[in-house]
Formats: sequence, structure tokens, C-alpha cells
Amino acid sequence: MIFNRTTEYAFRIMSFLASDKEKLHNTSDIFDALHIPFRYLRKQMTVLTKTGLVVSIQGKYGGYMLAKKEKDITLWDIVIAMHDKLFETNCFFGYEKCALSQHCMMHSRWAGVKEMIENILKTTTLEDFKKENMHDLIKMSDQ
Amino acid sequence: MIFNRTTEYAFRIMSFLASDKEKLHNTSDIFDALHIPFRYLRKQMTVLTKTGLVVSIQGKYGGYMLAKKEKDITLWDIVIAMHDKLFETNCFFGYEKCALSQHCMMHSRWAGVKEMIENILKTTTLEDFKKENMHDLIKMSDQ
DNA sequence: TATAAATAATACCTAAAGGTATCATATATG
DNA sequence: CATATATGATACCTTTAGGTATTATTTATA
Ligand code: SF4
Ligand code: SF4
Repeated sequence: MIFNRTTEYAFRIMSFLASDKEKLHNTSDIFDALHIPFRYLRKQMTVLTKTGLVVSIQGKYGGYMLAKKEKDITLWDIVIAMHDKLFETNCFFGYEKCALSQHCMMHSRWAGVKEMIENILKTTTLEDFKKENMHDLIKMSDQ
Repeated sequence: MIFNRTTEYAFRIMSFLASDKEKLHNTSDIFDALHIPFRYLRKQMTVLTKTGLVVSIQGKYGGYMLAKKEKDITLWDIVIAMHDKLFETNCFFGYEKCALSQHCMMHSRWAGVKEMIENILKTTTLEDFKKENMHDLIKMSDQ
């Protein structure tokens, strides 16, 4: 896997919240759309809230909404916020650090892969998903 | 992480075996070079043997060697043999399958990433590492 | 053929991620 | 101000990957 499951959940949750930025979405709404395990979803919503990407309103008629404009939240922001260890190491072989004086053949190739992924994540914002109507997309397809 | 740790170990082990294809390398030799946890290394060597990528000789003065020519073993072969779930799903969001009639914006972008990684893995053989003298490379750097 | 040195098989342990359950706290509204 | 309904905090359980320990089997050679 490239992203861990929890980060994938976060992508979907954030996309869903972007589908109507102004509305307050409660956990049941999100569950109905995404079918992420309910109690785990509850937990992850408070995690997302603590990251600052999402704002929560407590109490009756409470719920969640994006903390910033869709165009100001990138997928990269989400990966970072979720502490996904996607790029924990630079080394293709998983070495913490390489003591070699000159890089092996994989180093630059792998740097290319990293760069491509980072570039996609950094240039894709939730605004793009809104355009694509990810709301409907996500609703139809679970498991 | 992109590859799991065990697959990274396998890359290193196979590169090391490629450093001298004819010689029989026993677990202690491999351990001295790679410092993969010894007993886990032992276990993984029999796993690699069962995949058919490696041949083992049992008994005194036994050990391991590559089952095929270096140029005939790709990194992709290793990933497959280790059952790494790198590309378990096509979907950026981790969906098993997408019921949407037309793909979302991430689909083709993500397909591009997959294709790039697959292409590197499928076109890189152990022969390439031999040229690079990966043996020395791996020896110097652990943890 | 006994022994030493290697791999094979198997069972078990540990750490981290994913997921569940319970109770506490906040808040709109009658 | 009581209640219903929402999130927050916390503890615990489950699954999987990674790692360890023990015993069995193989085989070269003295
Ligand atoms: S040179 Fe090769 S072994 Fe060293 S850090 Fe880069 S990819 Fe890893
Ligand atoms: S179209 Fe989008 S949601 Fe559907 S499988 Fe492709 S990436 Fe996943």
C-alpha cells in the first residue's frame, strides 16, 4: 500500500466535507456517505479537528466543516496532518541514511517517483474534488 | 512507506546474492553484510527459497544462491514473490472497486504514478545492481 | 558412522495499526 | 433547567507485520 488506510479515510472525509463547505456535517452524515467504521470515524473526526484542517461544533446540531477554503487545502496537507509515513525515508532500500560517497542507481530513480507523488499531492486541492463532484462519487462506492 | 520492510530486506538480500552469483552465501555472510535481524533473516531466506528466486543447499557448507541469472530477475519479481501489497488496489482512495460511470480526476493521475513505479521495477534487474557494486554499498550502511 | 555446521519447520512473542466500547462534556431548545 | 443529541477523551480489544526461540533435518568430512 502507498497510503495507510487511515490516510485514505481522511482523503475521503475531507472530499466529502468539501462537497458542501458551508454546511455542518455530523458523523452520521459522513458515515452514510462513506461507510467508514462508525466509531473509528468518530475518533478520526476528532483527530482531523485537532490537526486544524477541520472545525467542530459540539453539542446538539453540532458537526464538522472545513477550517479553510477548499482551494487552500491540499492533499499534501492531509498526508502531513495524518502523519502518514509515506516518505519516512529517502532510500529505496529503507536505509535511514546512506554512507556511500556516491549514490546508487536507485537513488535518483526513486527521487523521481517521490517527486512525482509529492507534486500531485501538493498541487491537488479539495477545490478540484468539488469540481469533480466527489460527493456523488464517494457516495456510490463503498468496499 | 511504499514497500513494507520485509520487501526492502528482500531487495537487499537479492542484491547481495547478485554480488557473487556463483558463490554460496550462508546466513552469517548475509547477516555480516546486511545486519538484518539474524533469526528473521534465517526465516526470510527460506521464504525466498520457496519463491523459487533463490536456491538453497542444506547441510554443512550449505547456503544460498540466486536461482536464475541476475539479468533475469527483476525487482518486480521480488515484489511479487514477497506478496507486497504495493498495488493491492487501483484506487487512490483505497476502494476495492469504483462504481462510478466515469473516473474521477485522481484515477488517471494515480495510474500514472503506478505505471512509473511498475516500469522502474520491471526494467531494473539484479544485473544493474551488480554493475553498481551494490555489495559494497550495502555493506557500509546499516540502520 | 559420528559430528559439526548448515538450512527447515514450527510455535511463540511483540509492536503498531485499525477498530470498539464507555463515559464525559458541550449545547440547542422545549 | 432538563433533555436530547452532538462531539471529546480514554481505555481496551483485534489483526497483522515483524521478530525470537526451539527443535528437526540435511550433509560434508574426519
Ligand atoms: S544511494 Fe542507494 S542505498 Fe544509498 S540512500 Fe540512495 S537509494 Fe539508498
Ligand atoms: S474513479 Fe476515483 S474513486 Fe473511482 S476507482 Fe478511480 S480513483 Fe478510485
